[in-house]
Amino acid sequence: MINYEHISRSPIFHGLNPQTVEELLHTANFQVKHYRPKATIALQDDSCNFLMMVLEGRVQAQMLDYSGKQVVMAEITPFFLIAPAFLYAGKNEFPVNVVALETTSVLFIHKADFTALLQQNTTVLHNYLRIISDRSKFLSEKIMFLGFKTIKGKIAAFLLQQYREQQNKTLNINITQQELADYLGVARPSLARVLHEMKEEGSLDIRRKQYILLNITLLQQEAQ
Amino acid sequence: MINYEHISRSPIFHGLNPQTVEELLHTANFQVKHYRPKATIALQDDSCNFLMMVLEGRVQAQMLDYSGKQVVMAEITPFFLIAPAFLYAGKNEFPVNVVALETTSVLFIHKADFTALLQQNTTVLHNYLRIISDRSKFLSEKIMFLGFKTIKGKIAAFLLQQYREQQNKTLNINITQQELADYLGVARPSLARVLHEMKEEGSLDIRRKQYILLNITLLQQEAQ
DNA sequence: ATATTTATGTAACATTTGTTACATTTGCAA
DNA sequence: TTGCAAATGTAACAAATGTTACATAAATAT
Repeated sequence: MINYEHISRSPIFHGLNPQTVEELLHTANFQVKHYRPKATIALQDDSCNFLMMVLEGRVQAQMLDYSGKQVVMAEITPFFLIAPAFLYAGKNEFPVNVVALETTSVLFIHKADFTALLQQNTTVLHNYLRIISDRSKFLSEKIMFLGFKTIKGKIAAFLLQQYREQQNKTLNINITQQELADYLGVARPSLARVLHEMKEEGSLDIRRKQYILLNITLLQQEAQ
Repeated sequence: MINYEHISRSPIFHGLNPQTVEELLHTANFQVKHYRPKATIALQDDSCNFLMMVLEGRVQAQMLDYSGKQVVMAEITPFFLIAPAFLYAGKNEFPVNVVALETTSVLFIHKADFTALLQQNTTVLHNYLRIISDRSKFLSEKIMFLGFKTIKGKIAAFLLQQYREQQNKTLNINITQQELADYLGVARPSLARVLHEMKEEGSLDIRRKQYILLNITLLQQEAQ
């Protein structure tokens, strides 16, 4: 049984009440399938013809990279879409495999039905466009960080972005150093070393997961 | 005067004949503006409320990065869209400035009108979704390359991607070493050095802009 | 054909970063 | 509290890359 209260909190249905979501889904002709842990949900081309939303459990979108290695693209939790930007991409050369990590249920809407839904409901259209546009923006930003030659530059750019968003010189960064190192594409001890250097030069102070920006001008020079 | 023959060759109108494009544009309530070289076409928030297509000339989309520096995001030539993924992004914190490089004319469609157009015409909807989805895919791939720790890994991954696309062990890469170095985020002499190493180890041969893959298995090992 | 610019090859050296290893601290659960 | 696991700090060393500089080759213009 589908709980439309819950589904209506999905980003794709943001701004719609549960009844509307129920109506929309029924005209769109959806399916719900259930999977055991480790089961394959979609293999290669299937995945590109359906909009898929996780309803329960947790799934991984995996991709074969150029060397033939499986890499995890994303882990998706309930009410988020699985690889939304793949649905309408021109060439789907990448085999995207989707597997369940836990006992999972997934909502499927066929591409043609979903297209009709987008044309029928402006809110869903806006939501979907926002989701894939934001993803694009996120990727662009990540490329900016990775583009910096030095670790110090990456850190400075990252902190200045957070500063811009949080509007506060005391930043709460709720990720571990390891995760930050992975995001910036560097080794964890290297990150720690550079953070220490930046403390010494007085551009910032760190207390646990709080990063306190002490010299914005200096950070801006370093993020070049 | 607008040449609908030309406009209909734009990716956003792919698959439509010139008459249909003319009709669609007129119901969508567009504007065309003309600019001299170096003129500002859109500043900050303006740019996020209009779909913009270059009709003549050449424009640059510039962005203020976190350190306050102007960076060129893209150069757009006739019939391509300007920053299409910004139109529907959730937060437009980035000030995107658009400037004319030459004598330029630009087509503007207001966001609300364009949304209506998307709902009215399935082809345009598919085209627009494909454009921003492909961009997402391009960015994801770039992040894969940047994610490799070593230059050799980046080169191997890049060449294997080209191999996958061209289906031929003799690849024609029509960019200079400098451009490839920039794309992979490394210094040009470093790239040349590693290319030389890869020639020596026998994984590839290079004649001008032709890259001949000699040992795919070895390349796949290196792209890990 | 010659000159001029652009692209590429290559070397020496400095710098940065990764690797490995271990100590220390913190958070959390028994 | 105590103990354990996770996160963080730190050091020595190796490896990779960037920087600078210049030589050579190719492409292009005159």
